[in-house]
Amino acid sequence: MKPKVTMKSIANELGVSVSTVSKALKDNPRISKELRKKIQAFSKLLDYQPDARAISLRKQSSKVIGVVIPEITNHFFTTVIKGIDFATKKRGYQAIICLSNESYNEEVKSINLLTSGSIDGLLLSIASGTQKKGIYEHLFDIKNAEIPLVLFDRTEDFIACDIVKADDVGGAYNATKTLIESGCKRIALINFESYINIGKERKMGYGMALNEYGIEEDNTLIFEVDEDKNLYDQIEPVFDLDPLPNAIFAAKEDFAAIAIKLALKKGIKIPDELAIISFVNGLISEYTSPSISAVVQHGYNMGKMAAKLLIDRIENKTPGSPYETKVIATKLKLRDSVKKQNN
Amino acid sequence: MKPKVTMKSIANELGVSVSTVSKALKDNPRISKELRKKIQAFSKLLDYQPDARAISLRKQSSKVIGVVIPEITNHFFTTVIKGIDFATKKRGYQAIICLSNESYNEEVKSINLLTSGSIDGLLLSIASGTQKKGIYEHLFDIKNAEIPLVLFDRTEDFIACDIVKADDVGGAYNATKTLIESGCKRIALINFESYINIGKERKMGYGMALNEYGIEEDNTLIFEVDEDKNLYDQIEPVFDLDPLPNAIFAAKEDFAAIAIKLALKKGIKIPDELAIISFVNGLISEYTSPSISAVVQHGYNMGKMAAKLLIDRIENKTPGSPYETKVIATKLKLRDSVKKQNN
DNA sequence: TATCAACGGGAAATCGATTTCGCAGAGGTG
DNA sequence: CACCTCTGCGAAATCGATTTCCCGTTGATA
Repeated sequence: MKPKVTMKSIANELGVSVSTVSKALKDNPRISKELRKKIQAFSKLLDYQPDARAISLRKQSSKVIGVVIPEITNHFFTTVIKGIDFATKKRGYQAIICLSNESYNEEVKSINLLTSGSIDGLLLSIASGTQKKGIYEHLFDIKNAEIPLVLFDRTEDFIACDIVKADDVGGAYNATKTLIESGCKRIALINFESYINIGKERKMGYGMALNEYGIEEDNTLIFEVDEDKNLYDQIEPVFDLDPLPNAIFAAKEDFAAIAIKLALKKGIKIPDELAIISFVNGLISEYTSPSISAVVQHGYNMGKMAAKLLIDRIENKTPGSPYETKVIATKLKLRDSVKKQNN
Repeated sequence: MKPKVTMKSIANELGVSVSTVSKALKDNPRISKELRKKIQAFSKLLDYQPDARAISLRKQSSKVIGVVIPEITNHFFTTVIKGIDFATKKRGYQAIICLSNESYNEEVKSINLLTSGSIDGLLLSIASGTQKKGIYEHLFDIKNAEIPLVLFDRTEDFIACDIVKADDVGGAYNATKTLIESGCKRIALINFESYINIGKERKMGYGMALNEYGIEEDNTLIFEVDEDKNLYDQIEPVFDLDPLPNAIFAAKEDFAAIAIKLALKKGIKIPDELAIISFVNGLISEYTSPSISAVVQHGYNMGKMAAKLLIDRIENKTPGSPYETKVIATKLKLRDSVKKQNN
């Protein structure tokens, strides 16, 4: 083990005190110019790197924010991370990411790791396991510890903090409306399980559009799939409906891509016999044949916004200001899986 | 600001010393059973959370490993992360992830953040910006600081550390061989730019297979694309070749998917007129039409292996053992973009 | 009764920085 | 000459834990 370069070792070798080294490295004018230069040069020579733990311990601030993500292989979340990373660095902070893997236990562990000293604030998207359990004590604990917290995408309104979410209701509403206006009335919904907040909201938007056009909601057209089980098996029943739906609104890209594969196999023509619009979280929709019309979520913007809100809180720009809920607009990207509107 | 619960505050309220609290919380028998119970109960009541910085500072160990990833929106890397996360937690460690965004500067910053005290070891995949610059001082510095380091996927052999990589040469060799044996002789290669190590190796495997079958390498068939520029524009020229190639080997999934879109638009039949095999990093290949035959890389296994090697080093299982290079096997997943072999 | 071990707990050093305060000596002023 | 003010640096407390060493009791033993 090589001896570490610390202020102490520098001080000893130069025959000065630690406090002098500290001040010199910060260019404090209370140290004479020559000594400052000398200490700085010597430190550079030894490639001195200050110990972040010590500084953070002393200053009670680390300029690091923690991010907890439910599922890292989900492309949407990775775009959010990039947005967070960008906004964070712009403000002179660094982001470190931990996973919850959709598990309540891992979420708790990741939060504990991060909040036990190393971060100034926390960005969190709630694991499905947590939403299923409905236990949120660990989040209230964060608030109790007075660590700034911002929730994004997978959020719960009753937690007192800033929130950033996609316009799930609006996106679903637009998608469904577009399907209706392209001439489809019998629209199947392939959705997440009902305990997931974004599933609830997308279903709500779907219902709103149906309502507006006087179409009755039909529960036999609504399919909730468990992502831990085989998706093909769970989506196949859509095609057993009689009569077949003439459109599908999918809450997630994979659901739509699988529906397309199944439809193609059955010789169903898309979009003529079956139109499809999906909420999109990945890169698939562009490359399927036909390509999938999709509700785009702007994860990057969501990440930027979440980081901005968090850092504002950390730096307490507006002390005591009420918590905000920001809604990131979605955009409907029309591709080949929907008939061109007849107007 | 609420006063923090620390050992000191607990000690004060209970009228004992800090060292007693510390020992009691670790169930040290030098403290009487009753007092231990009392202190433990009181600490639980106050929801005492030890400060990780202080512990890490004192013990010079944090049970945390750092991971630096070049591009978080790349699905392959996210599967590696999941493998790392899994193996790490199994051994009682936690992983924190930072991004380099393919940039040399950000790579340096992320490494500095992580190595300035908070981690016991580092897992790194080199940013393309770094490979382009060819500067590796910051990696040698890690070795100098005696922080265990393991490189994965984007690696450089001359850095003295354990290395985990995919069998890029073998995967490319197999893919090319498969194309040849399905009857294709004129095989285009759509590759990364040449300074990226995985690009070099995939090209090498491609060349080996051609060689073995006595096919001469033809540089007009080799296309290197810059991922920062428009991919469609750079891949389009493949179809200007005269005569057209009868197969494409793509080093990355997106390249293949775009080639398919272009081919379909030009009315080229896949796989009969043009066969395609791709190295795969995402979920696209399964959902295109036709689906893409692909070299699967097992990122999850790569992550598990990298984490294992790193933690072995940290815990110094085999002191002074020579550095290893582990190669993770690839698998060729045949789908519809290649003709069934005629045997 | 003197000695000693075991027991139970505390004081203090330590990890690596920051920051406040204090102090010695130089120089200026009346 | 007495007093004051800078200037330039160091001592020490602090952040929150861990860990070594030390000390006062108690009860057992010779």
